[in-house]
Amino acid sequence: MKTKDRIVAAALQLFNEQGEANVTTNHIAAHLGISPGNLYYHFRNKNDIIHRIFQQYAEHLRKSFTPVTGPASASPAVWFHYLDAIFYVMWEFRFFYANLNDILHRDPELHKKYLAVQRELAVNLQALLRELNAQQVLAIPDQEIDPLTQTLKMVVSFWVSYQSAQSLDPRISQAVLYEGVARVLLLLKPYFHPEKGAELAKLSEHYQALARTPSDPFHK
Amino acid sequence: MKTKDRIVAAALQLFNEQGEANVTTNHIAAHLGISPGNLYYHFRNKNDIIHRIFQQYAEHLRKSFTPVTGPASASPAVWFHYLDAIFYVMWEFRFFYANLNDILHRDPELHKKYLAVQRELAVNLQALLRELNAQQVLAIPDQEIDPLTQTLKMVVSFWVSYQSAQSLDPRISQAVLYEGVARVLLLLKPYFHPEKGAELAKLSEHYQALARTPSDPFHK
Amino acid sequence: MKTKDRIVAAALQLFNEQGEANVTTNHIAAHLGISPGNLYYHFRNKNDIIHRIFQQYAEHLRKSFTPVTGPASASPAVWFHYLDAIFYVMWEFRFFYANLNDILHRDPELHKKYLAVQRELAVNLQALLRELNAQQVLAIPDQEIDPLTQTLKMVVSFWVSYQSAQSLDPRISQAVLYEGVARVLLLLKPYFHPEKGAELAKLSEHYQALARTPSDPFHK
Amino acid sequence: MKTKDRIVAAALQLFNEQGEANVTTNHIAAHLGISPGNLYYHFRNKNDIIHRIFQQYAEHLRKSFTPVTGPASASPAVWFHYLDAIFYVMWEFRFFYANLNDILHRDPELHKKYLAVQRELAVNLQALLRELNAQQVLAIPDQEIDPLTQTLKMVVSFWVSYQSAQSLDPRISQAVLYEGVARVLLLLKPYFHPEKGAELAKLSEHYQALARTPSDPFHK
DNA sequence: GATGAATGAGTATTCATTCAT
DNA sequence: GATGAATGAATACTCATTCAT
Repeated sequence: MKTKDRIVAAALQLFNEQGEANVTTNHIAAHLGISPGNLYYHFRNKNDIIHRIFQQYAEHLRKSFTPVTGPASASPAVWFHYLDAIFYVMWEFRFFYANLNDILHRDPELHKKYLAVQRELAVNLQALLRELNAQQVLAIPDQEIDPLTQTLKMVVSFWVSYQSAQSLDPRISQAVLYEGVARVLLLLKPYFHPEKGAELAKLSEHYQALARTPSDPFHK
Repeated sequence: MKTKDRIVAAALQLFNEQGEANVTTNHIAAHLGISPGNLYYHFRNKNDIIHRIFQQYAEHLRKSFTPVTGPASASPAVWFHYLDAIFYVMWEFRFFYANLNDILHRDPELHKKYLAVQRELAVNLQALLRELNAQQVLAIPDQEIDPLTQTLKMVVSFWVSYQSAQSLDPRISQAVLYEGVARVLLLLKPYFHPEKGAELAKLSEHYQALARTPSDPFHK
Repeated sequence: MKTKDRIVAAALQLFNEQGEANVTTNHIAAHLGISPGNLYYHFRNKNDIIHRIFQQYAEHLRKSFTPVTGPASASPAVWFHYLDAIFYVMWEFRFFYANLNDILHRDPELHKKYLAVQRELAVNLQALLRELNAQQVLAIPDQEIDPLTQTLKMVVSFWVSYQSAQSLDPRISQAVLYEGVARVLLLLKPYFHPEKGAELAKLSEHYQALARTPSDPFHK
Repeated sequence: MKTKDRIVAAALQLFNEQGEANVTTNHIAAHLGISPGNLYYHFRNKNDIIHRIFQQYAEHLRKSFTPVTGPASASPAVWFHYLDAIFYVMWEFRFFYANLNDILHRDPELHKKYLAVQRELAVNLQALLRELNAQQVLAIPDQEIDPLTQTLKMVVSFWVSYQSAQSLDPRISQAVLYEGVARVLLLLKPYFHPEKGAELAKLSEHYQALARTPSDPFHK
């Protein structure tokens, strides 16, 4: 693993554990046993590191939320895929969600990338919902697709912040994020096709069980 | 106006305009034309000032969301009252919403007060929704009252952050917050009694109109 | 009791309890329930207060160490008088002994007064020792009177500091100061007339007993 | 000379010249022509610098007062060694002696180290005195060894403070410290073996001469 | 690729003292 | 006599970033 990648990985880890504001570039360097100068050889900036992390984040979003089309999209496996992806992104980049505005407003270039990714994501989500409508899994009135997409994005975007504000401990657990996944499912519940009720119940059960797990297992 | 109050007012204004993290105690003092020492004569801390602002915030919440009981709660005036209160609190303390976690996790004492206020608010909101159920204005199934309360709180709590993240300009307009009020109404829409449809439409119209207003008028 | 005197008394108490450097003029005023302005109405300075305390200190020294002359000086009561006076002055003005150099070098005027008092004290002590020589209580060779005086003064002057440095707790107990009194007696021991041995033993016993007392009684 | 060492040396010099309390970290940095940030790159704290100085102090004490055993301890050279060491430590770390209690009570960790060093020193001094007894240089009754050790330590510890209080100028001269060395010798005088009188006189003469020297030579 | 010493602007806070009322 | 609001200079410490080697 190259130094450049090790820096990104260490920064991500420390940001997630301690909050981006509390992690200095010197901390990252010390954590890796390299010199601060070396860190600045690979990255022009602290923000530059965050850009690289954001890139990973964006790639995950793109890969994970490319709409599956055709009958395959009706299978339960697809639901697990999307919901696990939501969890993964919330957990892996929780520092980003926890400090979204600080990070974005400090760096307009990153902010623009973020907005582009969000737009793209919205398009994908809408396509996805329409596909699920077509596959008779969901039944969302057309004019509600847009606001629902927005609500979903908003809940996912601020679930980490919301939960962090609920506890004196700034760190969040995986359990709390699975709760967020279950909440997303709840938002979709009114639109599930009647005969998909059992399927929904099973999914819901699955994530609620994970939300009850005290340890931090990762769904595979 | 006493110096102590002028400090609180100036701090609130500057925090809202520039973000709490970017406003130093010296900035506040300079903005008022007083010495830093004088500021520290009236407040022990920067946090002490924030505590005072939070107190104002909490008082507004308490006063504004004390549930109205009896037939009066069915009048449209009550809706205007509550929705305007939501707007007021989001606008007047937007710096707080925009930096919620930073502020809370830096000051555990404040965090405890915040959690207490939130609990109290949840109780009041639930009582309010039940009363509106009783008055046949809403028809929320009992087991949905709690999750709905949570969702409402979450949307209000992070609307400012959410909207801030959507724009390159960190400052948010009143219009955007009226949009948030309209969104709250939207969350309640499914539960409105059928014959209250017209009333709802009127309310919705009102706030959507405000959300379209480019200048910053304030509903009275 | 006049405000002026109350200020001096409060300052002395707080200085002794918490150390002069840790007691601000505002502390003193708050402790008395008066305004800082009022304190400065009565005293030009924090140093001015210390001057007043020093004056009390100097008066005690003068009164207590005026040499008793004639056969009376041979009585044990005289010894108790002098040794109790040493204890009193160490206890009552322990903040002064604990911060001697800080206080003196910050205020040359006070320093001059201090040096004058010390010179006067040295003269008195020497006269006293000579009288005790004359009364056949002590037998100090003439050329040793001066160095002995100096040693006595030095031990008394820095006993408080010395003991404070021996303990992690900056506060000193009365017991520890009685130990200092016993130490003074020890310095004189070699010069006691052989037949005064019993008397010396009794004195020594007395102060060593007090040094063992855990509570803080005051000898009268 | 490395920057780290230069900082320690400059701090020691400025502390000795102006008193520890009057020397800020910025003063030290400015005096060396380096940035305050650089100083904090090498030391976490002002206290951290003092810890480093204390370490040097402790090392000197340990090295210099390791008891010499055997007949060698009877030679005059040994006396010069010990008395010069006393002088050196009083001179080189005079700021420490001048502000002992301020420095110790502000930093409990340092205070503990200090007490440990003092205990070790007491043990060494007692061993040394016993060896000199064995070598027939001194004749100290066994039960007087402990109090004598204490007195020696106390005189050395507070000689700097004592002398500083005697003069309006807070700075102390080397001459005055040589006087302190002579005083130490005086305390031992009663216990010198009769036939060592000439030797003692020579030693005493030596340090008294240095105490009379206005310039600041250093015995080698 | 990597080191690590160096920069310097920035920030919250303290406290003896003043003065209009 | 007394109030209490106001002053302002001073201080320890941080951290993203640079650059000679």
